[in-house]
Amino acid sequence: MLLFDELYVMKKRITLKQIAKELDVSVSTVSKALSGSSEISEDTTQKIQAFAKLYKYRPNNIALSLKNRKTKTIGILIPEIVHHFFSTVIRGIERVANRRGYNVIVGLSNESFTKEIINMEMLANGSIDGFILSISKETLLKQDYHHFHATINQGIPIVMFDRVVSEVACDKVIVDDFNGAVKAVSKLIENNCKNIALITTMDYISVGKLRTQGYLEALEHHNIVPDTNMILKIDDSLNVEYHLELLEDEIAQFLKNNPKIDGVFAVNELYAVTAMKVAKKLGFDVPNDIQVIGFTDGVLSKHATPSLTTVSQHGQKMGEQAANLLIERLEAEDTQSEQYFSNNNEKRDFIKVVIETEIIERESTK
Amino acid sequence: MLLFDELYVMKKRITLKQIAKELDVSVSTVSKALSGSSEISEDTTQKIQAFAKLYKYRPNNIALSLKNRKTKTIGILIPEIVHHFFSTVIRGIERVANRRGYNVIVGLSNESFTKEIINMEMLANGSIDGFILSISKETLLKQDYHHFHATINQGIPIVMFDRVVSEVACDKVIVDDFNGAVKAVSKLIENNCKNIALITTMDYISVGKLRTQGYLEALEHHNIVPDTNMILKIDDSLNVEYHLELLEDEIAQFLKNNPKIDGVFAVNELYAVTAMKVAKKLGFDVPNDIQVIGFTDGVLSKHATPSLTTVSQHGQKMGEQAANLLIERLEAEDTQSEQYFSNNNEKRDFIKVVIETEIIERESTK
DNA sequence: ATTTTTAGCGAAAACGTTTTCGTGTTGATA
DNA sequence: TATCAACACGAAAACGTTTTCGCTAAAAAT
Repeated sequence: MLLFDELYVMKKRITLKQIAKELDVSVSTVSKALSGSSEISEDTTQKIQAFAKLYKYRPNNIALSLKNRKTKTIGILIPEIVHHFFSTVIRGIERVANRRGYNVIVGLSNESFTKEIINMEMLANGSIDGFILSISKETLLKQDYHHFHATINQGIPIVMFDRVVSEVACDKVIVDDFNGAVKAVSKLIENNCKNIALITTMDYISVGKLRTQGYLEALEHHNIVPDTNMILKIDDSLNVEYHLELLEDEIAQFLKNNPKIDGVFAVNELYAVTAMKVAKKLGFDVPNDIQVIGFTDGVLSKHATPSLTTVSQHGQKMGEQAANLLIERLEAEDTQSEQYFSNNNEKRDFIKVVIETEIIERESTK
Repeated sequence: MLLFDELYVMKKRITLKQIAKELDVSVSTVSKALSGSSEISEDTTQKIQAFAKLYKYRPNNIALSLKNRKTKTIGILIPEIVHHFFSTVIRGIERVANRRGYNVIVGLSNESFTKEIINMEMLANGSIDGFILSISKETLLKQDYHHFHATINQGIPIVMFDRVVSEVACDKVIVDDFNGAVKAVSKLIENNCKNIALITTMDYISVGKLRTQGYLEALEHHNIVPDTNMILKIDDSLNVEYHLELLEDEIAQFLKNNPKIDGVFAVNELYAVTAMKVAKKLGFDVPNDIQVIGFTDGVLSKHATPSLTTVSQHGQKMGEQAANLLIERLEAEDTQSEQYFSNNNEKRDFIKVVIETEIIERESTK
């Protein structure tokens, strides 16, 4: 009998109960001694702490979560992780979360409405204290936000970033898409571009829309009348990552149809880099014949030849801000329920943090 | 009094106890009814299930975790998330984890030994059932693996991927670095390259070492004597992502010193793409003067001009395999403790899954 | 008519904590 | 000597589950 145990002893984590039993005191005494309560005598405290240290006691997180009714973990819900921007955001979230004693648990919606819901429900069952998320494309298309309302109504706060929506009452962190686009296009104009094209997405993606508006605004501000022929809307429902040729063909056709183009503003770096590639194939020189600016500062921009001038989104900073917003709200709730009748027990209003964009000048502009 | 509650009623998740109270039965009855136990009468079962559905009852995950002493969540610990390879691995892990009812919680070591340890301890306190990890550079350098042994000894299984180490008793998923390199270099040789250079990292990174060995093997196999001058070892302790010029200078110098080079094999895509860029600046044509093959099939390879021929690592597949290995071990433990004296109660041996590499041919080779 | 079975339910323990509220002992005070 | 703090500790509840074991009453069997 007990052969198995004799064969290989693995030391499971020790609990308060075991310490108590071993030292012949009560569980409460152990707990208090370990937290340094003055209730317990110097002697026993010493003894218990030494024992706990020896056996590397660490309180069980799950038990603490159950007791405190808070898990100290943040749920991140994003459409896609193999994406430079989103991973920088996660890095930012993880940084401040860890610093403030939180863990992060990530779910991927894969741009799907149902996966977004399933993931939310999976995590909202007590696993997390709050969400940081960016809305999936399908959800934006359907405009169905009931799951967000539902979790907020259950007392689980949400912070949205980048792809946000005004219908949901929560904190938001966005990049100044509009002004970023204005800056980029203005720069092209100042660099003497006369015919500036826009390569963008379909309108239901809020950020794409805003960047388009910024493009138009910049043109108008410089008294240039926009030409709809100079705007190329890519339908990215066909997953463009795997059909690169389609994208290239579309852009090639676009450039051929508009031979006067001498400047391109693209709403993401893939479109921008592809535009450069196509332009070169068509015999144009970048930046001398055509100047290009993209949005989102990722690896592609940095390592393309010529390297791409971009509007940087500061993903990491967005993540950090989002995490700070969420944690502040979570910890405000704590103190609130205690000082029930203090005068600062109303919740802070929902705020929208705007991260300024920055133009990173590289070789694709003059 | 209770002004706050009247102002805005938020519906906290309902518990078994509340249902029990409301329907005037015991908690046990509710629990059994919801799980469809035959102990409970048809009537009460109906009533309870209807009520639970109406109030959207969902069992509290934390309570379940405490009771079952398993969390159904996997801890992922990687050096860096803003990295195409690692994010594809995460995607793979998340895919199968979700399908099998698990969540993933991620920690970033940032290539630091201490952050790796802190993260492990933070999660090993009951938050997760097992780890999937890739070892940080600093840990590999120090060769200090006590924290891995410690957590395994606590009964928390580990699956390592990509950056693994033989000293630790756990399942491993690696790419066939050696043969991948052999294939790549052989391809260059078959493409008539006579002087093939290697751009690699310092030796303490296991994968770099293996790829270097593969390079040497391929040469020898074709009766070519390796020339140490043709091997460039990059010291990436200087974080090369932020000092791109340093890397370029080093490679430029290298190419100038070895003007006969007509083929380059690089152990990652950054080195490969940079080599192409530098070669072009020095007036070489890729692939006509110099052919280039990289390791790791990421965005850079796909979108570089010319696009880069690479050895694909299949990160997603690695993640999927790793998750399957871990979950199988976790669930084997379950049944094992029950059938204590069955004849299959010994643990499965630790296995090392090797993911085959694949050469993706693009424009940088002929 | 008495015993046995069975259906239907509840009490309680357990998971690992923290915290509130006793309670017994000691030494000092009245 | 009787009363009272102060001190040092333990018992128990609570967080939300599941599960084992009892228990009661009715139905079935003897």
